[in-house]
Formats: sequence, structure tokens, C-alpha cells
Amino acid sequence: MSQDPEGLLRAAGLKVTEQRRKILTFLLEHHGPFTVEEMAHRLKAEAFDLATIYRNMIAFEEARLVEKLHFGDGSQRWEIAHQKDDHHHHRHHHHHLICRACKKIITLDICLSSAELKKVASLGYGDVRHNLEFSGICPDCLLHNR
Amino acid sequence: MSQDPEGLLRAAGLKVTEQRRKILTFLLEHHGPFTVEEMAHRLKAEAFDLATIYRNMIAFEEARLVEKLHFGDGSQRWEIAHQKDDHHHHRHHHHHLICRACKKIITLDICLSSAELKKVASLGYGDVRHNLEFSGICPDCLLHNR
DNA sequence: CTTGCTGCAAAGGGTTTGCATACTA
DNA sequence: TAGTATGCAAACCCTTTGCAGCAAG
Repeated sequence: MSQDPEGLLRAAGLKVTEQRRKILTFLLEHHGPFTVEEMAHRLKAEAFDLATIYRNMIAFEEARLVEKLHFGDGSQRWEIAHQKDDHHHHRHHHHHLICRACKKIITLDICLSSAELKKVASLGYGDVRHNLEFSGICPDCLLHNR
Repeated sequence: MSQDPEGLLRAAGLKVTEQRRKILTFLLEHHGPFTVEEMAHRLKAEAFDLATIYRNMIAFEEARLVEKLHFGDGSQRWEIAHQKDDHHHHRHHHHHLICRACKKIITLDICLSSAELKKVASLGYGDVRHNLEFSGICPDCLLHNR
């Protein structure tokens, strides 16, 4: 699948606007996940409206271009969606560990066993998803007692 | 450990008020997790202020009497904290499956393997916690196409 | 040209805070 | 009585929505 923002947008049936191209390019190049404010901040030269980013996150989610994650602090964050055939650049299924003090996020190659997932599947629910995120105090913050 | 609300409050060094006793009693008797609004609704004969419940959830969290959970819909919910020596009444470590259509929540006896948890522990983070919640469309809602 | 995207400003919902009063220890 | 907890109302996010103007196809 293409890494080309315009191609991805067109394939999703979305109009290509400068805002969408820049936002998607940012998400393709930087591993998040990011809050809307963080995206706006990192793209601040562009001064996109927060509402525009929120609306585009909804559009991108529907197009399966991004995934929304919920962390223990209640914040919503988005990152580029993982792909079955991509085992590089964090674009495979993974979870995160966020530092509750400094908010630094690292990626973990950890997930539930397929046995556990089958247990859930056996309940007859449709479109089962899971949200798994870890939080703790990172070694740096432990050291500096933050 | 006691199931007695007053004893639990005293052991936590919290003043015993009617509000705290009623809220804690409710959480001990009903498996949640519940939002603050749900608690207020189920205790509505008492007409406690939402701010009081929010403030007490913070106090109860610090006292490790309750645990806060985050579901995919952004809502905060609390339930009675699990205890190592209690394998009844949902008071052991567990996770949930929420129906995205009707919001019904069921308990799952599913968790990460200890091998996976050790991987996280090896990173040197302090006080590592995890938030794991499942969502899907329950059989009932699938059937009625909700 | 038509449809849909954007920015702005206002509204919304859930949560938190300030303050005076009421209650616990 | 001293120190907290409560209720009420206002303030506060973060997020969503309405609308007029603009841009993409």
C-alpha cells in the first residue's frame, strides 16, 4: 500500500486539501499517538483550526487511515493505522506505555495471546476491538522524583 | 479484609459521612463500573451532588478503595477495587467488554499472560498499570441491527 | 458548477473549583 | 472547636456544531 498521502486520500474517496495532506504526511512521518493539540502545535506554521483536525480525524478513522486510542488520563490520541503487510515504522499492531509524569510514550510489542482473543470471540459479539495501554513512571522521572 | 463500608473508610483514614457510606455501600453491592451520573441516578433518593461524588471518587482512588476505568467512548467509570484474597463478587483482577450499541458491560476473566507483564516490568518503569477494555456489538444488538 | 472542506464563533457535555455552610472527630 | 466534607454555582476544559465563504473535482 502506498505511503503517498495524496494517493491514500484519493483511495479513501476523500478530497485532497492542503490541510489533509499536511496532517496525513505528519502522521505518516511521526509515530504518535498524538492529541489534536499536539498535531496543531507541531503543524503550527500552518495554523489549522482545531475543528478541522477533529473533523479530519473522524474522516480518517472512517477511512481506516488512523486509529483512535484512549489512555488512562482520558485523552484521545490518534496514530496512523497499522497494516497487515507492514512490519516497519510502527505500522503493525502494537500497544503503548505512557509515563504518567512526563507523558512520554513508547511502543510495546506486546499483545494478548490468541487464546485469550479466541475466548472473547466465542461470546458472539460482532466487530470486537480492544484498547490496551500501559502507564507508569519512566526511569527518568523516577530518578528525578517527578 | 472487611466488607464493612465504615470500617473501610476508617482504615483509609477518611471521615465517615453519610454520602461516603452510601456511595461505598452501593459500589460494594453492585458490580460496575459506573459513571458518576449512574451512581447519582441509582442513589437518587439521596440526591447527592455530582461534585461530591467526583471528589469522593478521587479520595477513594487514593485510598485504593476504587479503580478508575476508561472506555472507548471517553467516559470515566469506577468500580470497587479488586483484592488479592477475594475471588468472589468480581473483586479480583478482571476486564470488561462493553457493547458499543447498548452500552451493556460484561466482565471477562481474561488478562495478559504473566510473560507479557514481565516484559513490561523489565523496562524499569515504576507503578505500571494497564487499562484493557474490549468493545463490540452484543448478540442482542446484532440481531436487532442496532 | 456542485459538493464538500475550512475557519470562526458559539454551544455542549462532562468535570473541576471557590466559597459559605454543615458536619465529623 | 478545629478541620473537613458538602452543596451550589460558576468556571473550565475538550470536543462538537452551525454557518458563511472557499476550494476541489
